[in-house]
Amino acid sequence: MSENQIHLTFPDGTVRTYDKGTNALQIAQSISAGLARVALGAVLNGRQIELKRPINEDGEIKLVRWEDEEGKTMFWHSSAHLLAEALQEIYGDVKFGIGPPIDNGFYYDVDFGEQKISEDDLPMIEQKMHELAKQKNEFNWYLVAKDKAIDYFKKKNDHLKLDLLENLKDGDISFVEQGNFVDLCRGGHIPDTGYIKAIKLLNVAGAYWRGDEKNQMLTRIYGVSFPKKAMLDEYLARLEEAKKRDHRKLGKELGLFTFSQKVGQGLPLWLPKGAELRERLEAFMRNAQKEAGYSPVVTPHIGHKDLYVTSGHYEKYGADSFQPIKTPHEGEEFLLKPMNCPHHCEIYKSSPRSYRDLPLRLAEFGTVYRYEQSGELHGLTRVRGFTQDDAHIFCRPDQVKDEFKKVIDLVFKVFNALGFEEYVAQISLRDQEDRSKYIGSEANWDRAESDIIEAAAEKNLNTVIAYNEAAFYGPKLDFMVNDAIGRSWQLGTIQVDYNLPERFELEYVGSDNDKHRPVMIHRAPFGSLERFVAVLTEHCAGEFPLWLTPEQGIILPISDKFMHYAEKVLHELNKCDIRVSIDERAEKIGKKIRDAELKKVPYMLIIGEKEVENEQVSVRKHKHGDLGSMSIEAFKEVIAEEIKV
RNA sequence: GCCGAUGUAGCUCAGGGGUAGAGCGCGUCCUUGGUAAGGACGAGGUCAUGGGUUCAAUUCCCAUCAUUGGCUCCA
Repeated sequence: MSENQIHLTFPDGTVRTYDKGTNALQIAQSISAGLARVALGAVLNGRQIELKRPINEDGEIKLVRWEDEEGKTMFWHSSAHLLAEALQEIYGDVKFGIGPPIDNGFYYDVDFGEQKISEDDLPMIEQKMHELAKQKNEFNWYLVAKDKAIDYFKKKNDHLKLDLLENLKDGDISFVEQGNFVDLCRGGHIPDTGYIKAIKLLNVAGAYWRGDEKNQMLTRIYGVSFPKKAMLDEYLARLEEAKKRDHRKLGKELGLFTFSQKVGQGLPLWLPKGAELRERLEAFMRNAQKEAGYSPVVTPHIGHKDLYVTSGHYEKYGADSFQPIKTPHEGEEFLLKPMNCPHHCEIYKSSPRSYRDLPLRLAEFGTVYRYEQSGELHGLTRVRGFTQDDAHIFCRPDQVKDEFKKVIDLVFKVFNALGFEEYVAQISLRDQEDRSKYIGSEANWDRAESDIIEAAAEKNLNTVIAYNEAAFYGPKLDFMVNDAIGRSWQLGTIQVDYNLPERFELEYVGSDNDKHRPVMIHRAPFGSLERFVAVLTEHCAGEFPLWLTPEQGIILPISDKFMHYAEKVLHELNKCDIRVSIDERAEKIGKKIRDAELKKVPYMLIIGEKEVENEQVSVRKHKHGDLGSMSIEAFKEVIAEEIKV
């Protein structure tokens, strides 16, 4: 073994030996010309590097192409540099923050000083990027001493990069240069700008420097880029498709819900069809909860301020909430309830509890009101008044894990019934550095956190751990599901709480005849009905499962001569709880079918002379077409069969 | 809350300093039709609200409200 050689392990396990200073491009060429042609960069010991960066160490290496996750990352990261270069060319003296790749594209945070940027400016910037891309400028990575780097950005008067530099370790700093643009950058770039063939700048947004609202707000430009024009077209087409699934659009089209400026922002109004659907979801959950040993309770929409002082919510959220309402004479203060748990604690306290009573599971579809920031409101997914399928489980400490697992089962029951296959189970734990922001003892937190982790592991959940995401009173397990345009929303949630029982001084008498403190588990499998319906709508693109959908079928008489029989069919089906209506309009059958298809009605029952004669209905299924004629009884069975699943 | 955009008929949107238009929907009539759009006629708008500029504002400017893309937040 020579000191001038390096040993590199490839993903398939083979080890190859090269001279020190060999670069990834040469390595790719040594494997195949094809690989060298498509390689965008390499990953060496977990670090992304350029093809031409000399390699001087042993380790694991992977050559990456566009098809690889890292390939896209490097491509988009490089595109961000290109964006910055274009901005510098156009606007001159602007300061650059950070420009990372994201899931679908990249952004750059920029301080434009006095200049204002709006979406109208994007095409011009895109144009400039294309120009610069055509120059095929190489991305050159090189090292600079830290003090030299500081000098460089001082000269440019770039406070953002200086701020970044301050937080970097001493020693050499890496720079990347392409064309006339030099940036502070760790690296991982594609060979040159010429690879970037298709660019679309998507939007302009404000973003706080370093994500802290105390800092200056920078202008963030989002974009996406591709090595081929066709890929961009495909991506944009997918975005258009996704927009069609947007629950705000579908909710309007299907008559599920609406908002009124007069009622107030973030306060949804459920229309008859939406309300019906929601009631069916509630019934589903009531049933499941009954089976799982929950007891229903009902509590009012407001509660005395003292209740929330006791719970700690007032201290934590009081100033940023809807303000208390006062009784006219006594001046007593009440809050719109932001949570159901304090009320449930009082129900727990309404009677002495024995260890034999535990676990006590109190369930309520509780409507709560929270003052969400106006900029955060979004359709039904983020609102100011919403109903949780809430329940609180009061149990002994040794029952926590078991109860937790039962709730996980309940969540899966929901997800299975509604076809949510893709979710992320996020375990939210404390901030590892700052523990001052949490209520409750260290020992309780430790125990709660380990209970969750163990329960999740025993249920084989695919989990991610998120530090600093816990509620202020306890750790939690959230089930996150994506919406149509890829945003992640929390649906089901399970939270351990060792804190409220203490604040409310909840007790039970143990088998030892001593008093003990119960543990609380907050849980909501749907989360909020509003958000759940929103995400469900997007998930199934408005084509709800038959058991849930407001309109299961529509009867389409070919002419009004058959209206009498249509009504007979209607009554026959309604009698069996099959939700159908009649399209009584004087339209041709093709028109009625088209409209029913557009309304996504699952079954169309066409009735004409033949059907009347044979006492049948001609069945047409949404998106499938004609299923042929059958008796009313047979159709009922079709429905029954589909609902069973 | 902060940065950007938007607000015209029930819906989707066009227009533009001289008080408005399309398609769909809706209503009436004709048509009574067989698996994704039959025809005619008609009703519908203080152009989000409040100020300002102007002889004149729906159009330009400012503010407010709402919606929207992000950021921050999210019991």
